[in-house]
Amino acid sequence: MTSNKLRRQPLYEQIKQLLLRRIAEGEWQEHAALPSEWELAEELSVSQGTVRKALTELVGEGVLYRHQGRGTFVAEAASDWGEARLQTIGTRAGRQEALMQELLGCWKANAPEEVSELMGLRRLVPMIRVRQLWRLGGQPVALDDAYLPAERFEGLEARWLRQAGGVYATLQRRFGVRPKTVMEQMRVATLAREEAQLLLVTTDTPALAVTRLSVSIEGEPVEWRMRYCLTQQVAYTHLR
Amino acid sequence: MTSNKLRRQPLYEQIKQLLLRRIAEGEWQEHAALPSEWELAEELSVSQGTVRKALTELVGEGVLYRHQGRGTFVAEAASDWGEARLQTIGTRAGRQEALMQELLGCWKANAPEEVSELMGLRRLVPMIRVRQLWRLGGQPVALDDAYLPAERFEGLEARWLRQAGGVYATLQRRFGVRPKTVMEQMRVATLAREEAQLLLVTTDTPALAVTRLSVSIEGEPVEWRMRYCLTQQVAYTHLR
DNA sequence: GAGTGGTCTAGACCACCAG
DNA sequence: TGGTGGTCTAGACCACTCC
Repeated sequence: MTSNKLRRQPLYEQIKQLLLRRIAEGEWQEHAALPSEWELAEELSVSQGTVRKALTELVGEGVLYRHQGRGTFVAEAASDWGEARLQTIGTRAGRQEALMQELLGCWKANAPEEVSELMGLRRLVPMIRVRQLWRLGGQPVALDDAYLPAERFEGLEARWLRQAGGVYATLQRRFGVRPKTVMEQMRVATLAREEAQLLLVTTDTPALAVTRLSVSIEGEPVEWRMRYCLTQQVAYTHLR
Repeated sequence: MTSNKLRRQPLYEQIKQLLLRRIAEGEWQEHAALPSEWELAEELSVSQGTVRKALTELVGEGVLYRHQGRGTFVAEAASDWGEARLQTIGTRAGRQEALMQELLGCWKANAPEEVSELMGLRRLVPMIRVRQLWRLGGQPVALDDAYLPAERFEGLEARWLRQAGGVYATLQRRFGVRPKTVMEQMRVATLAREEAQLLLVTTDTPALAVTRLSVSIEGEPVEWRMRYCLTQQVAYTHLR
């Protein structure tokens, strides 16, 4: 693991990248155990402490998890809700009723200018647009509209999204990318006619509009998403 | 720093607690430099690596910050907005217009039952209630209603809040407590007459209701807060 | 050049888990 | 009992900052 003499990145950073690549290539499935710290250290010709630092950071980023005495394991792919939940108002650990996902469509599109700009991409760059509807107990509660750079995620299609069960799971399993939210904006919004129809409410029903910008661990823009939530029965909840 | 033989906590954890205590007691002011890692190690009779681990965690918790080649410094007290901002919609790093703070009141009160329960306190435990109004360019944009356990924060009064410029800054400077948000719920709400009057809007104006539960680094309940935001011009923004 | 944090190594021992 | 992660040490060298 001595790599090039002119290395700019620390060793543990190179190890992180290497492990991310090998996970993305399917070398270890979700919940599979990685080799022990000592085995990895020997394989990569670095000290156990350096492997440890790399693993610790990947645990912090949600890619791995550890159990003392058992080993280090690959974490599940993130859901499209990340650390957020839809939870009954006023409860802290309230059980999550089953949130059903319905893929409305996935097609090539141009993103609105302000979206490209926010993602640091040039104007009119080709994008993939994904729309999803979320139901709680049969009733629509949320509507998603996501844009992803088409060149970076070439081949992404509806079938993959359905198989993996969401955008983030697809990005992780097919492209080895684990999205990290860097900005989330919340405001009250009124719905356009189309959105209102999909959510089965009238256009004068105020909704919670969540705008989210996500990047990869390496920092490249991954997704911009607009989500409308109906919060009469549930609240958009962040847990940490 | 050998401490008791029957130690349950790792050394670096004890060092964290010790440093937190000394910061709370005012040994180092905000932006003041701590002794170097080696000096601390010698003073506490531990290795530099152990001090380093403690410092690294405190940096991660926002208590300290480091500059390579310069030193380790005490971070500023958190604002009542934590990692949140009120920002123009659609901007990522948009400059923050001056948000003016107005303390409406600070008095002893009983918290609603569900608040005590959520904080893990017994019913009807005495609390301190703090109300604040936030203005942007003179216009009211947010209204806060916070509850804190009175026994834990005895002596907290309006004068302190005004001096420190907020609840969180007061907790840190007077009590050495740095609140950490563990739950945040967002929903659309209608305002009661009193809230609407304070925010200078009619009761049929939908507002963004943010409910936040905060604990100390040690995990004790610190604050429950309800915040109403008017999001016509700005969005409630999280940056990470 | 002196002092700081940042990286990396090698080795020791402990706490926890599984067979 | 053997293997895993968790803690702690001691020492080396590098990168950055300031004088």
